[in-house]
Amino acid sequence: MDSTEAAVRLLEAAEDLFYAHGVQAVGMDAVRDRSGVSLKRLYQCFPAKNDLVEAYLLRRDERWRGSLRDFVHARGDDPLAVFAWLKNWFAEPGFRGCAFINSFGEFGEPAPGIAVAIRRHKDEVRAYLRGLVPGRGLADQLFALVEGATVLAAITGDPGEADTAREAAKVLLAAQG
Amino acid sequence: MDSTEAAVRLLEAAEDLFYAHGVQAVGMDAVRDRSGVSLKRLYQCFPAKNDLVEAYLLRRDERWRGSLRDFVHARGDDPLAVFAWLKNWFAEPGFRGCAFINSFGEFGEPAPGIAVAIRRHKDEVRAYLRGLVPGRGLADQLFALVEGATVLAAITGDPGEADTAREAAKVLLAAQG
DNA sequence: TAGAGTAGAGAACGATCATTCTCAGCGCCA
DNA sequence: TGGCGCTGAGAATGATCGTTCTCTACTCTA
Repeated sequence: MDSTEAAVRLLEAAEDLFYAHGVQAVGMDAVRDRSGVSLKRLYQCFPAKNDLVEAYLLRRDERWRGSLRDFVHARGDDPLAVFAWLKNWFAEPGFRGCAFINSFGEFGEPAPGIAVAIRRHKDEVRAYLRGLVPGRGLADQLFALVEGATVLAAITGDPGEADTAREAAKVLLAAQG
Repeated sequence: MDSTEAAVRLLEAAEDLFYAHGVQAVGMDAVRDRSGVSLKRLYQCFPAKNDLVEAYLLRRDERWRGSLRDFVHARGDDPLAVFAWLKNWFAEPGFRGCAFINSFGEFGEPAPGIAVAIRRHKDEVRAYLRGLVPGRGLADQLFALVEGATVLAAITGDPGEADTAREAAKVLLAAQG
């Protein structure tokens, strides 16, 4: 197993564990056990846990936005498709809210790299929505609905929060359109 | 100092510290130092840290909802006043988002009492909004906006997220009214 | 005033965990 | 073949922290 494959395995294990249990609740030993990569090599790839956390967030950001983008694009870039995608996500087994919001809650004073990763993710999602609808104001309103639905779905466990947000989005789009 | 006063001091210290730094980042020693209550008495009042966390959340829930309710009530129970209150909150020094959302992110598998406190807070806020506007659907839509604005204001540090949500709420209210 | 009970200060204990170290094995090149 | 360097396994280290324990001082009561 070369260093590249080790890094991939580590990131996959880290994403599974960190997302499911929270970053602080997962020890490096657990990452080693799940990935099958020795501690020594783990620390060669990621000199400290924070580096692994940062890489986990960056990777998740790309996968998450990529999945949303592809889904919505396949539906003609209809803004309402965003909420259909959300509902699918909320209904996935193991759904536990937004990894970035959760990490924000977890770290009162996050390491600089982690704080940047969190903010950047939100900035990129906002930018994506701004490209999807005319008007910054409208995009920002939809963004608030997306974030609110995600938080509520995580806490209540009800994927139907996506439908509520979708109805609101429909009204906002009609008013603006 | 009797036991009642000790409990109050402990709860005040716990709220300051837990909200500012996160629950896990704050040790019992820090609570003792800030409250001036000895460890022995701390453990008499709250047999375990989880009990203190639970009490902190319950207390914060009541204060938070009380403050919102009073503010909105003083403005004729205008639903839009909710967003004015939010903006004030977001602009407070030390604002760091919703304590319940943060706690949810912090604990992958929260102790039962803590999970209940988080869910109950959201249920009560939802019920409050349902009393403020006609139609469950509309109230739930506003709720999503409230939560989304709170999360985004915390991460971006921009109290203006409240204005964005307010504009959306205005459109939704007009459409329904 | 003697003694019982309680309080506070802070040390001690035990667990967890990030990080580093040890050691035995194995490939690789002279 | 022989030693050099790298590897994985897992023990060791050092720090943090929830919780409990010790000890001394003080406050009541008889």
